[in-house]
Amino acid sequence: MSRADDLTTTSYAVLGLLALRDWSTYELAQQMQRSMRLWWPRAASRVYEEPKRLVRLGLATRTRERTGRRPRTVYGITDDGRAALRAWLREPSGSFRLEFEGMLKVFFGDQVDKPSVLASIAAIRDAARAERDDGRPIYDDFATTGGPFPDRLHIIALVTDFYERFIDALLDWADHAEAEVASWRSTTAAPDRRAVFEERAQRGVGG
Amino acid sequence: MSRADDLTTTSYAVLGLLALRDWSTYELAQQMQRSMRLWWPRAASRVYEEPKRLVRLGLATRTRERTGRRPRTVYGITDDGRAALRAWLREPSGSFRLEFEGMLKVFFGDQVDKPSVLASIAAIRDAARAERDDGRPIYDDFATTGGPFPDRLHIIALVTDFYERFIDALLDWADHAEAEVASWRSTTAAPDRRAVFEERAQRGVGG
DNA sequence: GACAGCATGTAATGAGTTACATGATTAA
DNA sequence: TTAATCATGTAACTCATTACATGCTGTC
Repeated sequence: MSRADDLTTTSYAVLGLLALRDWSTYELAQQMQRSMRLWWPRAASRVYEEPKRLVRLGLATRTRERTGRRPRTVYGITDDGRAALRAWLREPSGSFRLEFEGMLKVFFGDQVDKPSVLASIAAIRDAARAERDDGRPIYDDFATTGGPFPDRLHIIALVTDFYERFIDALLDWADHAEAEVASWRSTTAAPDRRAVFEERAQRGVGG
Repeated sequence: MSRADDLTTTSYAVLGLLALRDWSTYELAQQMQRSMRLWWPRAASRVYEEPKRLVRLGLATRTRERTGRRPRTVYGITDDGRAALRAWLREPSGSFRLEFEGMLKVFFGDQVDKPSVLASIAAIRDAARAERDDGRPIYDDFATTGGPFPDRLHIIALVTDFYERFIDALLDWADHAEAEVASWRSTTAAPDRRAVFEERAQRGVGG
């Protein structure tokens, strides 16, 4: 059984959307962007490829239409597709992965001067704010029209609540970090911070 | 100029470590895991490849040694390498990217029953706790010995502070989400949550 | 009737992961 | 002396991104 027959998380993301309704590929790509960009970001071209595999495996159906001379493909889910999705959803997985270039630049901040580090922190704040602002029109849509899936608003509130906390954590951190770095004499000469880790080493015990 | 000559963020991550001291490839991979896994996770094999490119571009030096009959490669940084690193560090970038399979499962929670959603939330909490616990021995090392780079503790405190906030946000969210889902009659029949978005639509205005 | 933007895709290429292989070292 | 683990690396493969191509639609 070749690896190409396995489904990836992205496959399930697409399959999940298909469980809600039929979509053209373009719509799928748009909706992935709109609803999942925050915790499962994928380029549109990837979303164009994924349904082909689902069809090959009998998990999705494909309907070819045309707009004038242009082809257009609409996908739907099959019963097997629903079953596969449910099986996946029933296997809990909490795995997450953060890629944070901005933090990397802060991490190597002692290789460069204070203004540069402060600029990196400011860039992180800006990115967090931009992210939050991007969400506003969508929230507005939910609030006024209920959005495309009003029956799902309780779930959507749940996951966006996490993202709000994430953004808040970023913004709070940026404020704290800025004040901290501003107080340093230089990026290589700063107050001793060992005590911080003593405290954390205690707190870290799980249970 | 071919694309293969450009440096990726991972290249700079490795270059940043080389700025601190010389490392064998194995040590590099270990250290990437230890210090950057949280915000720039990369497989060891990738770390084995990256320095080759740096050497090709004159940013790193390579020393071949042997342990018995085994080859062993030690890398160091060049002046050009330091310059390239500094130039990169001076370009602020706040970009981040989260991949969160667990949240995806919550997002499609209405396709499955309550216990499954609660299990997904619990898995997220477990993952967050495990992450926090993994950090404890390292914090302990910082607190007692100062770690391998005691002069960098002020910076390390800064970036780990963010991660603490991130983990806390996850754990707080998990508590909230669990209570919320538990209160639902089912994953498809739940209280109206539109008011939540009205409030957020206001709050979201950046500035 | 030209231009901008929306809609629909493919191609080229690389970054990254998993799996594998095998030498050295240490503990039982 | 075997087994386990540490150390060092390569190969195969695919996920994913960027760049490109081109048709359709509305508007000025």
